[in-house]
Amino acid sequence: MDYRTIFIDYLQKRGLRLTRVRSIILEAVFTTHSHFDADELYDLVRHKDVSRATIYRTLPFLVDSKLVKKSMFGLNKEKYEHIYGHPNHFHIICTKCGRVIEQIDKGIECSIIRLAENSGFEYKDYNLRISGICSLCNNNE
Amino acid sequence: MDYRTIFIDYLQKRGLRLTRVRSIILEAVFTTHSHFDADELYDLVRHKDVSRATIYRTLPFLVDSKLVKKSMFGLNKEKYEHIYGHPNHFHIICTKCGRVIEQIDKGIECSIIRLAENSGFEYKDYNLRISGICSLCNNNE
DNA sequence: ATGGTTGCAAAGGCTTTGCAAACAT
DNA sequence: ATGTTTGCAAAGCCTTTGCAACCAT
Repeated sequence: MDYRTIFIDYLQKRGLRLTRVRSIILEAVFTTHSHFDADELYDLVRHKDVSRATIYRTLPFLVDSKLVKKSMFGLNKEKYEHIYGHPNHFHIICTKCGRVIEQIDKGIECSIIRLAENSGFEYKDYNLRISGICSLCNNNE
Repeated sequence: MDYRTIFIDYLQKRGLRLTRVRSIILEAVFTTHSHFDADELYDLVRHKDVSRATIYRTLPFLVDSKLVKKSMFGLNKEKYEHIYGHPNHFHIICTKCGRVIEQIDKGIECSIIRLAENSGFEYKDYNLRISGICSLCNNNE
């Protein structure tokens, strides 16, 4: 299923509308291949007369519809990434240069889910961030 | 080794001083058993004439000296916890009631470290947050 | 016509910072 | 005496919100 369909469904179920502006934001989010914050997203669409306020008002809908996820690198600003069509993954971040790489590991993922359930939780999601120093930075010493 | 010693060493190496106010903050941090944000820490020490500004100025030293860690629940404010003397652990958070439980799993931890190294990173730290619904919330439906 | 949506500018919340007084060595 | 530290208030940054105009159905 297409991300547009999902978003329209999401909106309609709540009596909300797919407007020109929301479409622009949606497309921008799925065009970007990297992580972004509200301001970076704004930069992508400001030339189409989209305001910052609407960015901030739209982002929660995208998150709520599970198309986008808050990707907590928790440094300062909120960071987002589109996740629809992408398997759950985690981030390894270089604390020197800030480079972020993504990784998938089903083994770790299974352990995480099992552990949540053993702790009496109904598993929903996980966020894993690993910090380290990347090979480039380590060689440039 | 005592956390006070560590902090004093940290400060001295940088030409900084252990003042009355910094002591108060340090003790408050290690008296609290839960996670806290800057404002909650301020509430613990404000009656001893410690200002918010100094809280914000001291927290980075505590983090830098590895006594305290930013514990990204990344909801809005920065959250901290003292980690000296505690093994690395992760958090399972109930998305309904906000309850946070801590867990340790050496198996997952080893996998994480191995994975970072296989990706060419010198491993430093990890942050794992699992979201779910706790048994209490699931039974109250 | 009705009710959702938008941009703007103002307000809000958390954090940082300039400054002069106070402090530690 | 010297350089660090503090509280205060102001400023800063990111995000949210009230409002009147606008748009979709």
